[in-house]
Amino acid sequence: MKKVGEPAPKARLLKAAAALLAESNGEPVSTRQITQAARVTAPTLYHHFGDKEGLFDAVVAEGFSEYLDAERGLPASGQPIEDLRNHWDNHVQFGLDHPHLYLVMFGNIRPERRPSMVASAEAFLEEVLARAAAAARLVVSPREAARSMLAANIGVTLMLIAEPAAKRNLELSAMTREAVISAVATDSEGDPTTQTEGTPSVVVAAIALNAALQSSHPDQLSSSELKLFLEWLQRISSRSGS
Amino acid sequence: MKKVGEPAPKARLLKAAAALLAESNGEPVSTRQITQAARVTAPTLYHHFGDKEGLFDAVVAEGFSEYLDAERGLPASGQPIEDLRNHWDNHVQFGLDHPHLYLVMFGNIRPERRPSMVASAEAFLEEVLARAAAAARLVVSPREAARSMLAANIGVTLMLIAEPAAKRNLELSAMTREAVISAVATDSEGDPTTQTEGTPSVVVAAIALNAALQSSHPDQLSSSELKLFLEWLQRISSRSGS
DNA sequence: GTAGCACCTATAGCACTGTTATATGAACCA
DNA sequence: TGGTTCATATAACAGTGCTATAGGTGCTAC
Repeated sequence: MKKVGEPAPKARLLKAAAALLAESNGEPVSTRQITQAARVTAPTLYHHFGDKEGLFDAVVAEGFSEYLDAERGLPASGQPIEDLRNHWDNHVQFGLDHPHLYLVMFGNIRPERRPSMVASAEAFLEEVLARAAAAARLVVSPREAARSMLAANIGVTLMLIAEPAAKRNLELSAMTREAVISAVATDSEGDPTTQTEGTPSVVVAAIALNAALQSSHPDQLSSSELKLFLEWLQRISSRSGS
Repeated sequence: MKKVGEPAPKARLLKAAAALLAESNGEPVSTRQITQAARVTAPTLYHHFGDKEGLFDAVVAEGFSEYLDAERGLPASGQPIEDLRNHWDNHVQFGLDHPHLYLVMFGNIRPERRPSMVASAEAFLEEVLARAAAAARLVVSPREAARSMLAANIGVTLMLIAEPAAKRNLELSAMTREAVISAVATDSEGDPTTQTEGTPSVVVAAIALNAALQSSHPDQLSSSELKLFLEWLQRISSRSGS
């Protein structure tokens, strides 16, 4: 058996590579840095992983199984649509938690490296969608739905990763999520909003808004503000300018 | 002046780099390959571009302006929603035409390298969406709509690039496109498009009015009144719930 | 002219990268 | 004991991005 007090060189290499890859902000990490951090010399790296890329693939595979475990860990709530939301959010969260890993997994697409990774994410999402289909909630095939959802999910996550953490607006995620889900599945409640024939004129828009405000008062304005607002709206609506 | 029979070394470097980058399937391209192909020695590369990355940035910038030119070249049909479809498709097509360039432009995100690129694509899309808003077709602000659309557009394009050209299913693009568009805009052709979570048409009308007011300022309100009015309008336009 | 001056390019080399041929040590089985 | 196999180390290779230095080139000023 091996010593238990210290992990084997192979594990140390994996750990060191993952750590350096996560710290070093996207810039390349050299094999020498890795082997040095793992207190190992070059040949052991090539003995175990064959290649620098082999080592990195192993790191990615590890992170990916972590991702899949997290996905599988999400409980099936019995409400398929709600499950879809959870999986979407979990995907985004994983990307934000491991940005560099995520970029390699989903952003750095070399056409032949990808399948084993993304394909299985796609397959898993397809399972979830199959349950939705079984509940008669899907309007397209689970396969198509999975591809579309995953594509949008990746796009959103990449965009969120790219912008500074402080300025991140998760509303983008929620909004796009609902967009894709509602196109792929039927939500129980339909809301047909009849909209007046859209014309670009200020007056028409003002009239439409005025009419809309009669039935539903927004809570973003206080009552006194709303009163003045409506008065101005009335004035704008009164005469044609544009 | 310079000889006209042959392009200057700087141009030759750009061309050689672009060509090699496009051929060599995503694998790294060395400066020596580039300088040799351009029949130039190393220092001229560093004189003109300072850096290998500087050269690659120049290549990307060139491709990017080509992309933006193509986007700008699309005519405004007068039907804003149809324009959105065209821009989406044009984006995807550009990605499929220049896959390696596209991966660098939108996939290979180094948080600080990105803004100048994606941000301007986002800004342009926002312009198009502003026109849709002016036609009272948007249910969210042009900015939010642009981000969501672009994110989904990128995700779809990356996914299409990643899979073998033969098996590419463009239905994925069309499907996701319609999903995002229908979540962001209302189709006026009497289509019972369901909006998410019962967004009241107040928001639609407010956004439309806001957009209309950008181009024509009514004389019924004083400038100070208008300022406050627009502020309130902005508040109404931003959705409250999730 | 020719001296000066920017600009552009080339020679030769550095430090570093990924990688490997070879050799050494350790563990197991005979 | 000796042999076989696995795991690690020494030392070096070719190739990489990059640059200190120097040599042209064309231009303007005198």
